[in-house]
Amino acid sequence: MKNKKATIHEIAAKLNITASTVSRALNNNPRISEETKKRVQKVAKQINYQPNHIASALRSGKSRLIGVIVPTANRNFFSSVIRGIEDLANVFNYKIIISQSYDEYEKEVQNVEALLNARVDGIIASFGKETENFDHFLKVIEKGIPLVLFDRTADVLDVSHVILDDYLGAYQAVDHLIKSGCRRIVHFTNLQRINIYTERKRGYEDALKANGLEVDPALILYGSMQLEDGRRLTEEILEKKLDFDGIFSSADYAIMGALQVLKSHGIAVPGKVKLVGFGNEPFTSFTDPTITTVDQKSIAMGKITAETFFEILNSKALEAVSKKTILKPELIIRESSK
Amino acid sequence: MKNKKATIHEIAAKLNITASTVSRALNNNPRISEETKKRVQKVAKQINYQPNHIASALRSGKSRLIGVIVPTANRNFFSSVIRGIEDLANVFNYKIIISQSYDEYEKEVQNVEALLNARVDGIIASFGKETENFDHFLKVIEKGIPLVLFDRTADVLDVSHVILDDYLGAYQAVDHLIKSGCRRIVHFTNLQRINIYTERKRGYEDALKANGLEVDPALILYGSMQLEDGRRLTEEILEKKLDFDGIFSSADYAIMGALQVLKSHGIAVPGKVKLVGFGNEPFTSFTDPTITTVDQKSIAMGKITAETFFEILNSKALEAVSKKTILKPELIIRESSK
DNA sequence: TTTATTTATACAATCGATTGTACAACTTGT
DNA sequence: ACAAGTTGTACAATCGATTGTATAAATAAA
Repeated sequence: MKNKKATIHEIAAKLNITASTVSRALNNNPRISEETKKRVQKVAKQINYQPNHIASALRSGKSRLIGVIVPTANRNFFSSVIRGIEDLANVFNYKIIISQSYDEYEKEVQNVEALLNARVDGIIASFGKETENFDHFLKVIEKGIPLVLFDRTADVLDVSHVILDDYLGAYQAVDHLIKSGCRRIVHFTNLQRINIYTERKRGYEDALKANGLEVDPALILYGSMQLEDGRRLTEEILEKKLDFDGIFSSADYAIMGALQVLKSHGIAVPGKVKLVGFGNEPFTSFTDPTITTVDQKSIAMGKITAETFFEILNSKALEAVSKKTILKPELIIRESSK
Repeated sequence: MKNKKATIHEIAAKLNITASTVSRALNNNPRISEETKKRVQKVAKQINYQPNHIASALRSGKSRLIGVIVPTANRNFFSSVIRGIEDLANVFNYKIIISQSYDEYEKEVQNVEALLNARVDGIIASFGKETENFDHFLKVIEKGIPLVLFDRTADVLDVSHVILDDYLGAYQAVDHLIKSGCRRIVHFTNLQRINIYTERKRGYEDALKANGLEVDPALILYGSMQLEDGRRLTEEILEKKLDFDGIFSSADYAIMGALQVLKSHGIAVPGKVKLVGFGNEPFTSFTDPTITTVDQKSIAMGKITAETFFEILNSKALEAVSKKTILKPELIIRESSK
């Protein structure tokens, strides 16, 4: 196994030139003659030379690694965004390191730390639900390391980000319900005050007002937006005999819970109650009835997030130009609101 | 910004000792006195020292990075496995680099190459659908880099792997259908001959035989197992007026397509036709009727894959001990087969 | 022909941590 | 009190590539 090595010194030795020349030849530096470049490349192939990224990273200070922090990788939305990021990273010859925060603040802080230690060239992140203090990200910014946030962000941080127009998505959803005949629309929203949920709530309220309907606090219910929460909240309003003819939920899982409970109580959907969710989870088109929902453009979000990231990375000159992109959501109308 | 530095030399200078002593102190080397260790740690904290993993990786040859190759990150099964891997990697202070092959052979080869260049300490992978040549992985093995495969593997490669007992899963599924009264069971399987699908087909056939039923080739249909394939195949058998009372599909998406078509034709499920899928995709519990399916133990698979990986990593002594784990699937019985 | 100028390559330091070996200062045994 | 053994640090090479500067050779300008 003499192929243990294969460094630029190997190549240099074989050609009786120096390692620096080899390095420049491989990097297509104009200071090296075409002939030498060709000879170097030939030998490189011959001995199956593979550049050592670690050595390169140490000297050049560029690791060609992007750290990506998400609450969890096994949720459709996040894994789709990751896919979008990886797609573009690929093009630029970058690799992505995934870390999950599990929505825990401590983990998120540790992840940032770890990624910084790994000397990533930049970080792309979406906050966990507990995150209300942003010192760990401020540290990233202070170090001059490119940072781009997506979906779950904070206004107090002046950082480039890509988010969905949650307000608009909710507005359209509720407007659609009203146009379909609903007058008393229940809203499921998150307990924790995260930007995306407060925006959706605002969209809900404004759509009501714009249509001359009043906002009844009794119709706004809080939970953590899982399937179980949807079930529980729905059972609650049925027990209370609350008068309602539509539900707009901030999350698809919760609306699914509502659908299950309504069906089990023999309440017709969309006959008696119309439903709209948020997220366009894959299952929403498989239920009976299929569920109207708001698409979050996850792949596009990943793509644009990565684009924004590389723009920053490639323009250290005009630094600190934070670019905010707001994506238009798309209302996917299905049976549950017909 | 004098905090630009913060290296072991910084610490060494402040304490009037050498960098090597600092390095050993930080690594808790017994050659260093407790007192010195304490002083070093104190200064380290003071100047906010963060070890440079790159430098460490270059010198020690360990990058503390694991390369993970999956066909696509945004499929529930794979993202769950990734989550399982990340969970354990975290414990061992390792980071994972994700690469997607998009089921393309060329991409997969490139990904292996890129991960090797990034000097990962090992690779965890699941083949793409096109992969029939394994030279790229043989190269990994030859280099002595730990490799663990999961789910989609190849028998010809003598490598550690973690797979599901697809045969058993299929057998149980079909046996369950028969016990529920089915006599003519259609089987949807994949066009390409990938280990997991051929195993499932074998399980289907054996379950029929074991129950004294014959295997009718006319009942075995091929497609690429997407929703559309399920719809198409179901339309086909209905048109042919094929006599059948059950369908066992190698993938949940295809069985979902079947359910849609059957419902639209007014054929009662499970009354007239009983269905069983494979994969336990999240949506299978949300459909009407809910779908009986085989759970693939994705999180466990990720966890065990990572465990196997670290076992190999930490035992270079007794190298080349390939460990094969076969997980027992779990039949999740729901309404579609009652 | 001689002095500039360009071209191609060599030299050597460097990135930051790790690690084998050397060595000084103490301890211990006899 | 002296050889032998411990203990705690220092020294210096190293991992493999990058990069600023120096230098030799070749070409152009004077």
